[in-house]
Amino acid sequence: MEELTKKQRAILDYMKAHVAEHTYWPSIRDIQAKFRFASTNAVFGHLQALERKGVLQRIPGAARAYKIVPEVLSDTSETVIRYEGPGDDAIAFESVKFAGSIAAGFPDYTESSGVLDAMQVPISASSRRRAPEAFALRVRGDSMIDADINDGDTVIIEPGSPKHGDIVAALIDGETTLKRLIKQGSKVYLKAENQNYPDLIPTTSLTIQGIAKSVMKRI
Amino acid sequence: MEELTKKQRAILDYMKAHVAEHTYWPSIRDIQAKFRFASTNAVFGHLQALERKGVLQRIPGAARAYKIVPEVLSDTSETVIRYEGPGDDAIAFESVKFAGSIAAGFPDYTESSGVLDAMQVPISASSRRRAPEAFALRVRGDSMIDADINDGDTVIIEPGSPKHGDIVAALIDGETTLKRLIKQGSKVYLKAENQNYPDLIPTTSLTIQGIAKSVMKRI
DNA sequence: CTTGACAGTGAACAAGTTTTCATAGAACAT
DNA sequence: ATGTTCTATGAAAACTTGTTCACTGTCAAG
Repeated sequence: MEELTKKQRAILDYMKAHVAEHTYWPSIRDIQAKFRFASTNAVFGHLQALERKGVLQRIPGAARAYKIVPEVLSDTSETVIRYEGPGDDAIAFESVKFAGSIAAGFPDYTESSGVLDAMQVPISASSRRRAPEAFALRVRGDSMIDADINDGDTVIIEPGSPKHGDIVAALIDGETTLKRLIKQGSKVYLKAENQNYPDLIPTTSLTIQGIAKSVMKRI
Repeated sequence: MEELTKKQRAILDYMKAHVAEHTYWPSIRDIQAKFRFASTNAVFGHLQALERKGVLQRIPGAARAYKIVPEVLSDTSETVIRYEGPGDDAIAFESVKFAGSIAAGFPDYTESSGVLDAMQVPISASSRRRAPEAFALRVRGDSMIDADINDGDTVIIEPGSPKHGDIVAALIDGETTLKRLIKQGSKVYLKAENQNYPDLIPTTSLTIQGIAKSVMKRI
C-alpha cells in the first residue's frame, strides 16, 4: 500500500469523522471549505489519489457516495476496532451502521458488505442508561488487555466529553483505535493498557468518537 | 408519534438498508427505481411525510443527506426480540428482556419473572442470531469470579441444551443461580467458579433455564 | 354530492455536485 | 538543465439530484 501524504491523510480523516457525525458523506465542496482550498479540483485530485492508493472507493457520478477500503494493519498492529455494523462480514449491522455504522450510521442497521469504520450506529434507545447515539464496536488486537478488554470483545461506545482516564474510541492517523485518554496539561495522547504498546501521540489530528462505557464478552 | 403508512415504512426501511449496505444514502431516484414509481415526486411526497412524522430528517439542499431519528420502542411492547425482516429491514440490535438479577453467590430467589427492563445487545455478542427467548440477568454475588463474572455484571442467557462445562442459569431447590454445569457420568451438579463456594448438588430437581452466552460489564 | 386527505403521474426547473480542461509553481530525482 | 510528480488555481462543462407545478385518481368522512 502506497503511503498517504499528510494532506490526504487529513482529508480521509475528515471524511470519516464527517460520516461519523452526520451519517452522510461530505461533498467535495464541504471538504474544500474545510481545508480552505480555492478550487474544488484540489479536493478532486486528492480524492483521486486516495482512490488510486486504494483506501477510498468512489461511486462514479453519485453525490456524497463513497466506500472505505479497510486499511491494512502494519505488523505492529495496534488494537483497531471495527464498527459493529458496517463491517466486512462478521456481524450483522452497521454501522453504523453505521454503524456502520451508517450504518451506519444510524439506528438499526445490520449486515453490510461495505466497510465503514467511521460510521455511528446508534442503538435504538430503550434503555435509560444508554444514550441514543451509542454504538457498538468489535475489538481487534490486544492493546487493552490490562483493562480486561480483549480481542473479540464488543464495546459499547457513547458520545460525550471524555475525561482524563476514560477509555475512548479515537480516530488517530486514519485508524480508529481503542485506548485510554491521557490529558496532561496541554498535552493529550492515547495510552494502551498493555506494556508492549507505546503511547500514541497524535501527529495530525485526534478525533474522539466516544467513550467506552461497557464491554461485552463472549463466554 | 404519528403512524407510518405501509409504503412509508417500506421506504424508510429501504433507506436504512441502503445505508447499511453502501454506507451512503440513496438518491430519490434510487428509491423511485426500487419501488417502481413513475415519478420522483411520489418519493418526494413520502419523504416529506416521513419528515413531518418525525422519523427522518432531511438536510436541505444536500444530496443523499439525511439523519434518522432513533425510533423509540414502545413501553407496551411485549416483543422481546426484534428480528430483521426478510430482506426489507435490517436491525443490528435486538432487545432482550431484563429478568431481574441472579445470584452468583449463595442461591437467592429471583425477583419472580417480572421483567424489569429491556436492554439492547448487539447480535454479535453471542451468536449470529440469538434465540428468541434470550434474556438478560444482572449478576449478584461473587461465586463466579474465577470465570470473570462479577457482581453487577449482566449476563445474556439463551435457552438450549447445556453441555458439560457450560455456565448456566439454573433453578435448584427453588432458587435461581448462575453456576458452571458439571456432568460426570450419571451425576450432574453445579460448580461455583470460586474456591470459597461449595458445589451445589441438586437434592430434588435441577432445572436449567438457559446457558450464559455472554457477559456485559460496565467499564 | 362534496370535501379533503392521500397517493401518484409527467414534465420541467434550479441547485448541488462531480468531472474535465487548461495552466503553473515547488520539490525532487535524473 | 530537464522531466516528473505532487499540489494547487480558475473556470467551465456535464451530470446528478432535489424541488416545484399542474393535473388525475382513490377513498372515506361529512
